[in-house]
Amino acid sequence: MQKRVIVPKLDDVARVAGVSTATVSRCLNTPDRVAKTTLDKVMKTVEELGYTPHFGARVMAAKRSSTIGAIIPTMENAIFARGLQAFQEELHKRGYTLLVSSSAYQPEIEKEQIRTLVARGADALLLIGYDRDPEIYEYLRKRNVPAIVAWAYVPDNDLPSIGFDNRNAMCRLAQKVIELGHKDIAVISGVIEGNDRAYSRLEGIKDAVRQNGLDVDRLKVVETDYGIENGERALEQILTGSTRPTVVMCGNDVLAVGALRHAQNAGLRVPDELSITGFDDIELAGIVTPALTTVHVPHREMGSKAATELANLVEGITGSGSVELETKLQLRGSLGSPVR
Amino acid sequence: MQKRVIVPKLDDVARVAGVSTATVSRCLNTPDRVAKTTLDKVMKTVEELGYTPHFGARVMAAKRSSTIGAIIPTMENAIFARGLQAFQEELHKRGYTLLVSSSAYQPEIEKEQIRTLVARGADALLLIGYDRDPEIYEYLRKRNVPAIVAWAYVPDNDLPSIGFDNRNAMCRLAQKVIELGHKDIAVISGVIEGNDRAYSRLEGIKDAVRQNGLDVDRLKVVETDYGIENGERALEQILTGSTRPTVVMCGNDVLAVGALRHAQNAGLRVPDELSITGFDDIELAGIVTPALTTVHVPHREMGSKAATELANLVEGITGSGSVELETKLQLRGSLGSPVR
DNA sequence: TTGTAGGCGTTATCAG
DNA sequence: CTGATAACGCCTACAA
Repeated sequence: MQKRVIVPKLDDVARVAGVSTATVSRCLNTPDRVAKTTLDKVMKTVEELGYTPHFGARVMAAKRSSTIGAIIPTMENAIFARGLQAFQEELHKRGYTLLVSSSAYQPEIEKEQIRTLVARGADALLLIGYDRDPEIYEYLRKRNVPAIVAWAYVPDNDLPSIGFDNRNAMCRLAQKVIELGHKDIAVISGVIEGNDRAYSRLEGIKDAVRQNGLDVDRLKVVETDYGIENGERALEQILTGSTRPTVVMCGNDVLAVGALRHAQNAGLRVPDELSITGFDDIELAGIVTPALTTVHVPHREMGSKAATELANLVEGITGSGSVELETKLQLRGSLGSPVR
Repeated sequence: MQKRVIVPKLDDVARVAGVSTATVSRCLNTPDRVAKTTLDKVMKTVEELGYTPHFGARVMAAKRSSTIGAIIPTMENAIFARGLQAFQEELHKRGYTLLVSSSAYQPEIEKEQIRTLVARGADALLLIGYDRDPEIYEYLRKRNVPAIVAWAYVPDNDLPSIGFDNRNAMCRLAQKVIELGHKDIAVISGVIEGNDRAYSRLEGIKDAVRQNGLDVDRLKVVETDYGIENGERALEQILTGSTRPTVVMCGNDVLAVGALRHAQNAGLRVPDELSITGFDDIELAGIVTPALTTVHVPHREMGSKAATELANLVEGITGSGSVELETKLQLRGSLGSPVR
């Protein structure tokens, strides 16, 4: 005996409630335009039957999905978690559902994910950073899919951006580092290819170095994928060099934590023998010992502003355009003056 | 002048390639059943036109979406990140897309998310833990949506589960703690209502306490939401009590890190004056100083096994049923013998 | 305020 | 191997 599965549909609700399918549809989508008594009756049978509208059908008929997609480089560490949470909360308030997927920092995968999300009917997209194949921007324009860029502020980009000036923020931190007396600076940077945040942050450091009359060529830069272990390895590599730096500036907190761990395993006192800085101010930064000096980024604010902006774009409300958010130096124990 | 957006559809591809829509569809879905020359021709125009199939339409016609949904309690901390990443990688291999949403540990939201994912045509669902409104299980059965439970092992549940025995694992850890000589044990537990993992872990501690002839009633238990700050506050509360425990066992690593932080801020030496244990062995556990003694959970294995099982269920391959995975005590610096 | 009916883009069945 | 054509479940003018 086969047990057939019966999923109630609009017709069923209509029949049971004794109205037309159009009315049921209206009850669900534009309750205002339905007589209160009808509405009650219909909603009750919807409840009774456990009816849920079929998403695919709805998208096809309505040509919008009330869905917004986000492609983030990774879910593995906390860099994007906070912002995304706020993003999702705000979207929920506006009646949108969030679809998240991760690209593992690989441009090809990102491209694929974008297509997938668009195919699924995403009404708009949230992207991280702006450095990507121009083809993608063209694709989005052609399909008329609104999108914005977060985690970076680029006023003159194809897309509006909501974020902060990575270069300037890192420059200010480097400035501070130099003020403290550091001259031998090493950098552990994220992979720059395809990652504008990593690039800008490195440039920010160079800016500060130049402004202070130091030699950019003396900067030791190691480029590596994000990850605690990569941070460890990178510092290990740096320490094998002939002159030991007095400070290591890292492209983000995850790398910095790795560097910190390696320094401690190598028996270096932080910050006396080696100072370490990060970027992002994720929760981790305040937890390690010594706590990490880093750049604080307003994750939640960024997330919710992005959500508002995207929802507005979808609904045809004129967006407020790009928004630059403030970052703040977060000075903590991992940065000190060099001890000679 | 209005710029009309033209999204190529199957018809367009068919027309340009000079074949029927059916053939184009076949090229995309079952390339084997198409003459190679036709296939090449079609794929080329697909490429040229930048055609992407419309997901909603596809779902409606095919009655399956090759999509699997996962509802996790939170994205904010790393507890689920690893496992989910593995889950997604395995699904990808099998040709499925993952849809993630988070319930913020709220049963009502979880219920809503489940309905949403089902409405979107998810072919199957991954749920965390088994303690939820039975109505949900009935709903899934009615709609014939395969689902499994992860992060817990419960052989006799409605759904197959892939996970570990939280109770036994925590019991073993508590056993170890007691062996080291601890008698005054405090517990910082996650909120138990609606969270079977939290419940089982607490019970596991009680088991060990009883087995060793200690008094369960002497156990100080504080229940709190997950979160580092909550862990801090919980320990603060515990320390105001008349007798200070020699060890605090926490429901997970996040709480434990919070407790650790508070202990350090309060000037307590860990583990000499106070030992601390966690659960999950997230990356964070190995990073704090001292490193956290905790229970190692095979996140990635759990994720990929869950993916395999779910994909099998969707494809009608007989599932291998519930799978119990092994956990392992991860002894590190935060646990020591009580110093009197 | 409510009902009727056409169409949204694909897949799958069934002939050819 | 390929081509018509009927669903799929819902929304939305248009009409009443």
